[in-house]
Amino acid sequence: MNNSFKYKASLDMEAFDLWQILLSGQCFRSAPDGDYAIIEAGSHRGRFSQEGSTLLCEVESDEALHNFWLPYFDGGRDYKTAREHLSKIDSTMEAAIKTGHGVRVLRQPVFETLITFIISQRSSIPRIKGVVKALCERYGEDMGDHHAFPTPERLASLGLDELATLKAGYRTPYLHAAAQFAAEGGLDLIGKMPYEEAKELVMGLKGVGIKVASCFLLFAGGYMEAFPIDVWIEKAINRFYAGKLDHTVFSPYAGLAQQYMFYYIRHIDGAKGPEEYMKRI
DNA sequence: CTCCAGGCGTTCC
DNA sequence: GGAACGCATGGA
Repeated sequence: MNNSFKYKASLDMEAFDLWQILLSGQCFRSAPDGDYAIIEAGSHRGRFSQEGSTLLCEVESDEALHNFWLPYFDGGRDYKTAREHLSKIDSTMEAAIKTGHGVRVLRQPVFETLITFIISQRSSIPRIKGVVKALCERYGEDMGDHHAFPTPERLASLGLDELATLKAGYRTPYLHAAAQFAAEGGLDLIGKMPYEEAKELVMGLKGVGIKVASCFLLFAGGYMEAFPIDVWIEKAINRFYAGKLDHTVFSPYAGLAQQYMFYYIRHIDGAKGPEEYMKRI
């Protein structure tokens, strides 16, 4: 029955901190499990921990590790070069990188990222996780020891009254509309079309504003290099940078710069590690 | 009781 | 084009 952790591997990851990644607010399908974290994405499930720079992986297969999880953790990107570029900008960015040196920009499944960030608006992380979990358990395919994220077709087939039982509140019709859009192939070109085009496309959906669109395009669309400055909407980031910098200096790592800053403003009062993640849920 | 949580759509000027 | 305002829900 429980076969999703049958394959174990240790990987040496440069500038990689599992706990910082999970605390950086990018994904809503993870939970602590002892010294490990169980992460779900798409139909996959993995159990991960870290000792020094070694990432301990327990996943369903070697194929899943290399074809799904490594891309998920943005394994192909040169973070060393990115950090060197961003560190030169100013002392604030340098401090942010020092604090959140192991943060990565995840590359999550497209449909699930759109749906979870629509749910996230004006809510809290524990509550978001609760709604997403219920969504998977009710409507996602039974994988034996967990449930996959529901398909667009499945969600699109649900009535508004049924969806409303998830207690997502006023976001319920937004979820329905996004699922229908995805089921009709509306998201098929995300990651392939230019950033501005993708942004316009997704912001045409009800309940998708600049914030949800930005998170979606960055965490699922693979638009890190093209990430423009209009997404520096986080108030605390603007506290540091609004109107004070030529934003082109962040290019081509603006998306990563935002995540460093996002982590920094949440941990500026003290370094956090696995303990903080464990006590979150 | 009020206030807030990784916002957004609508309305009004 | 920008500034108020309401909004479902649940926890502090």
